[in-house]
Amino acid sequence: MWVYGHIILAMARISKEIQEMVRKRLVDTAARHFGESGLEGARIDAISRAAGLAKGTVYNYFAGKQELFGAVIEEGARRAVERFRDADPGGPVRARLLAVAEADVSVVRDEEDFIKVLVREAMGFRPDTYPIIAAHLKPYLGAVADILRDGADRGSIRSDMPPEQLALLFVGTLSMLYVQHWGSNAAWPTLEKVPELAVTSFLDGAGTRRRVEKP
Amino acid sequence: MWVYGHIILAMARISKEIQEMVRKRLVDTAARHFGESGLEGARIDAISRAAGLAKGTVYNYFAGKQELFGAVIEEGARRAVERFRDADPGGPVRARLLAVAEADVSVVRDEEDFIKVLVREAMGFRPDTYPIIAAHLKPYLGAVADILRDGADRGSIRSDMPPEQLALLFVGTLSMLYVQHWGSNAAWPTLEKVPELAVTSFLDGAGTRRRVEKP
Amino acid sequence: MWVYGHIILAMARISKEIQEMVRKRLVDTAARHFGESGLEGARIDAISRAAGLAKGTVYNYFAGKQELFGAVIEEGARRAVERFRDADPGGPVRARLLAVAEADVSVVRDEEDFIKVLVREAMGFRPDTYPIIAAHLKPYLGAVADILRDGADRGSIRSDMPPEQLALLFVGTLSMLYVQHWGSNAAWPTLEKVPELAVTSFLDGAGTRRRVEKP
Amino acid sequence: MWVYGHIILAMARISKEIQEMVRKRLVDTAARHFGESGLEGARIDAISRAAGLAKGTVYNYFAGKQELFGAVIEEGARRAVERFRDADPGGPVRARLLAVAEADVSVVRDEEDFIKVLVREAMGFRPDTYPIIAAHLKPYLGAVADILRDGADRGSIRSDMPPEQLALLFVGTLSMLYVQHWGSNAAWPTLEKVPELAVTSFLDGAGTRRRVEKP
DNA sequence: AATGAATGAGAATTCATTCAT
DNA sequence: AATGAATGAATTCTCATTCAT
Repeated sequence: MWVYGHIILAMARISKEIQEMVRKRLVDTAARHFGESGLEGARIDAISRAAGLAKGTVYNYFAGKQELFGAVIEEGARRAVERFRDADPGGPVRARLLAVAEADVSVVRDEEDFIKVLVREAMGFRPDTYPIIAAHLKPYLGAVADILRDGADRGSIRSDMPPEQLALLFVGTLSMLYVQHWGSNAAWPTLEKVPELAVTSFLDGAGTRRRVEKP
Repeated sequence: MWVYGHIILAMARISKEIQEMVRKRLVDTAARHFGESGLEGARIDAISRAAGLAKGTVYNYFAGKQELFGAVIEEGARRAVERFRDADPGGPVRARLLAVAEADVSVVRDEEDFIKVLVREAMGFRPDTYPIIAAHLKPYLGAVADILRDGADRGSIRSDMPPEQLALLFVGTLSMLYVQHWGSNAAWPTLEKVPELAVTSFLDGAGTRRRVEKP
Repeated sequence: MWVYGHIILAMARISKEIQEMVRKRLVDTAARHFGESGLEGARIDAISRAAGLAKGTVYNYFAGKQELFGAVIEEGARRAVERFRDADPGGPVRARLLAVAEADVSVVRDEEDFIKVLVREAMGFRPDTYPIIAAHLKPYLGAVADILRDGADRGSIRSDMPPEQLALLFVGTLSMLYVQHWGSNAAWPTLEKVPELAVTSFLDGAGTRRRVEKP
Repeated sequence: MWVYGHIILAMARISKEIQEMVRKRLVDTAARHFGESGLEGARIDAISRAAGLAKGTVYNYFAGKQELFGAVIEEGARRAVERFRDADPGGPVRARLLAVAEADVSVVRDEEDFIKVLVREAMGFRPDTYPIIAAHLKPYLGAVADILRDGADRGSIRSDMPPEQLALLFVGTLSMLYVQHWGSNAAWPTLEKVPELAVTSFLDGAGTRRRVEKP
């Protein structure tokens, strides 16, 4: 009886692991399809087949298309946040932002499908999905804001704007560069150049410091 | 015979004018619907009803949904480009960019639906629509690039990047701000602040010139 | 007053003539379209345009598509019957049938569109159109039956079948040959060969007279 | 594992059988509808309902209306050819043709819907469907031509025409009789009389052999 | 838990017909 | 009498979702 229970528990665990694997495979496959075709364009049937499953199986894991899409968003945000890396919490802001941008670009490289979905959805500002993304990216934005607040405290970042808004500008600049990368078929900017470009644009701007001379 | 021809001509002219009005009404209504729901989400039936017409009438003016959408893109780009205003071709770059941004924001105010469609589509980087938008915005980007080239020649704009790429950054910054405006339900940034914010971000960045001091 | 009435009468006559011309043009054009595309396939719009008229004008002449189609059937039957020619009412049946067949083929040559509509509709045995065609072809069939009755009386045509049924066989054979002509893209039989072929098949059959030898 | 595989295999086989049944039911129902209303007249919705299925199910079996129609044509030709029966390959041509005609009429009796579709389509000489039917009926025509060639060799069939063309005449005569049968609401000829009528008309013609006497 | 055939609401599109000008 | 824009019923086809096996 005791041993028997043991076996059942083990089976349950294995079963749970398999379930987790299947779920992951579904989310990964869905990310690829949503990334390429968008929410409406992607086909549940195509996703399930590509995941090596039958159509109906999707509905054993997700309540519907929307939920699967939501899972992709969530997973994408999780992976992006997970990779977030603040170089040297005590160091110069520029270096820390560069580390953040480089980590972010590395996510784009490894999980392009997920990030495409994320960016597209974020830039699509739909009343129903935008808040979801915003919620998931909140910790990410918060961490960037922390860096910028730190910089403002230390005088290297303009302090006439809340760090939260500056963080939105920085993340927005990154996203905008991804859009131009994908939209130009990787012609410009290349992913390689994105981190430097983002940080320079954000910190230095395109002007040549005349403004500083004035006061 | 002459009188008769006169009447016919008059009739034809009126008819053509009415036709043009109906077409305009359709495109305007479609812009609203596409702007709110996207290409797939919008319903031909809803658009036609909202325009006070029967479903079939849409097809007397456009070959299909795609064509109607294309007409909206085209019209949106036309209106945006039309309003483009370069303050003082000989003046400082900052003022000229501000004039451009203010004109652009005024378009967003008056033609929000159109610009929403434009920005959403541009930010959606679809292989089939992106080039269309890019084509329509080319003159716009070219004009901005001209301003920036001028600034680079006069030393107020960094010259280590082609003005075309800088123009992409400027227009991208503007778009990104619109996205955050719409996404936050106008919480931040407000449209009023967008021009100043765009120009400052683009020209000056968020850093405080330490970089300049160092070397 | 008297003169005035004269003019009005003349105008009315002219107007009626113009009307008749327009109607004829419509029926001719419709025949071409129905002959090529069938009843459902043909488009009122295409027909009206091809006739140099606006869509709505068709409805000033015919109550609808069906009626226009009916008019084509009627006109086709009229032209076919009109051309009917019985060579020599007193002569041999073979010659008379040949004359009928040659006249019929001449109609096919000159009015191919009409005859295509007629044959297609006749071979389509639709409960709603078949009787119409049958009614219109009745005089034609009657005339052929007369020839055959004559032949039966004179012993050159088998008399164990009513001449009306034999007439149906003859006309059916002709139609069948037209179908094979059109279906084979005029490969076989050519229109030139049809009359001889129809008469020979109908009168002599493909056998070699063994049957006659027996009794 | 073996037992498991067994179950799976059994399930698959049953599923395939059911699928085949459903497909057959669809094709049969479609034949009835196409036979009565033609390709354009028939409604996918009506067909699916009549087959006891939902609209969408049709599209799980056929890519569209055209394909369903094609399947009907194909199946009809298959059934007609399948029943083809050559009485006594060494016997008299008349008996052999009679056997062919009787077998053909038996198909019309049992599969009237299919044959109606086939005949209507064949007699409609549409550029797009005629070749398909011709292709499917080729073996049929070839077998008839063989009988006639044999007859020509043995002197009982006129040899001044290729047996292939004679076969077209024979099959055309049969079709023509079907058309008149259907067109007259079975008044004349009755199906019962068709075989004898077809063979007599084809072999002997309606004349009384005077022609033979002359020379 | 997996399957995939069946479902049917929903969407785009067509086109005969109407009718104000 | 001619016009052709407007109409909307009708039709095909799609695809997310269900559910019996």
